[in-house]
Amino acid sequence: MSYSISEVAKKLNLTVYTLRYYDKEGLMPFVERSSNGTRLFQESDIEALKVIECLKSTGMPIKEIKKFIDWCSDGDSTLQQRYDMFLERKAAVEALLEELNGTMELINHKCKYYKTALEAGTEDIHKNNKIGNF
Amino acid sequence: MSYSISEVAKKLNLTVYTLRYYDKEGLMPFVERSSNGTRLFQESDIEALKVIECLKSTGMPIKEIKKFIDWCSDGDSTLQQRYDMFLERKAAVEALLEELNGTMELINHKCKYYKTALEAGTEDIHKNNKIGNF
DNA sequence: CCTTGACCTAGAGTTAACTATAGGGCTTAT
DNA sequence: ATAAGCCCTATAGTTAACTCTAGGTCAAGG
Repeated sequence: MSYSISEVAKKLNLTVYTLRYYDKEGLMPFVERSSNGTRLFQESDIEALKVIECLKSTGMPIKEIKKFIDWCSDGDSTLQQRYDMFLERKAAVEALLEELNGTMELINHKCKYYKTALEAGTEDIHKNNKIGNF
Repeated sequence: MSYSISEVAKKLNLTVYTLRYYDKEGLMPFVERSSNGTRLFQESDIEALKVIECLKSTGMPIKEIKKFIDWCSDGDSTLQQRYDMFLERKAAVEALLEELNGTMELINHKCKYYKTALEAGTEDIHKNNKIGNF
C-alpha cells in the first residue's frame, strides 16, 4: 500500500504545493512514481518527511536539509558528516530553547503587568516601579 | 544621554538597516530626533526594543507587533487588548516549546543512531531495528 | 463517451523581513 | 577647507519558502 500526495499532505499538515516544492528542491529523491508519473509515498517516506520537518523546526534552511538528504543517498562514507550535523542541530535547538525561556520570562512578566494595570484601570499603577516597568 | 542608531544596533545585535526598517514600519514612534533629524535613543527606547525582539521571537509578525505599539500609544483604553495579546503570546511560546521538545527528542535519537553507526562503520547495524530506525 | 476530480510539470507570483544603493547633510580631525 | 565618518530618506533589490496558474494526463462513475 502507498499514499497519494494529498494523503501525505493531510497526515503531515502540509499542502500538496509544499510537498511538490520539497520534491523539486531535492528533499525527496526516494519517493517512487507510478508508470504515469504519480508519486507513491511509502510509510518510510513519511518517516523521512517527519525528519525533514524536524530539521526545519530547528531553523535549518531547505538547502542545508538537501545536503543531508544527499549524504543519506551517498551511504556510509558520509556517516561522520551526518553525525556532526545532528550534533550541530542539537546545539541549535538548545540555543533556541534558551532564547524561548528568556522570552517566556518577559511574557509572563508582561502578563502580570497588564493584569495589575487592568485591575487598577490604569497603567499609572506601575509608574513608580523602576524595576519591571518596561 | 542618548544612544545613536549604530550604538543601539550593537547593543541589540541588529543592523542599522533593521532598526530603520522597524522605524519605517511604525515600531518606534517614541524615538526622538535631534534638530537635524538624527534619531536619539533613550534607555527606555532600548527596553521597548527588547520587548519588540521578545515578541518577534514568539513568531509574531511585524504588522502584529505594530498593532501592539499603536495600542501602547492609545493609552489605558487598550489595556484589555494588550493583556489578551500577551496571553496569546504565552500560549504561542508554550506551543513552540512543546514542538521544540519533540524536535529535541528526535535529534537526540538521531545523534545516538549515527554514533552507533559510526562506531560500527556502517548504517547496516540498524537494519533489523524496526523501531527507531527512521 | 464525457465529465469530474485526482494527479503531473513548468514557471510565474507572493510575502515577510530584511539589505543595499544613491544621493545628500552635519561634525570633526588634518 | 576638505575628507572621513557618522547620520538621514527614498527606493530598489534580495532571499527563502512557499503559493498559485496554466495546460495537460489519466481513471472512474453516470
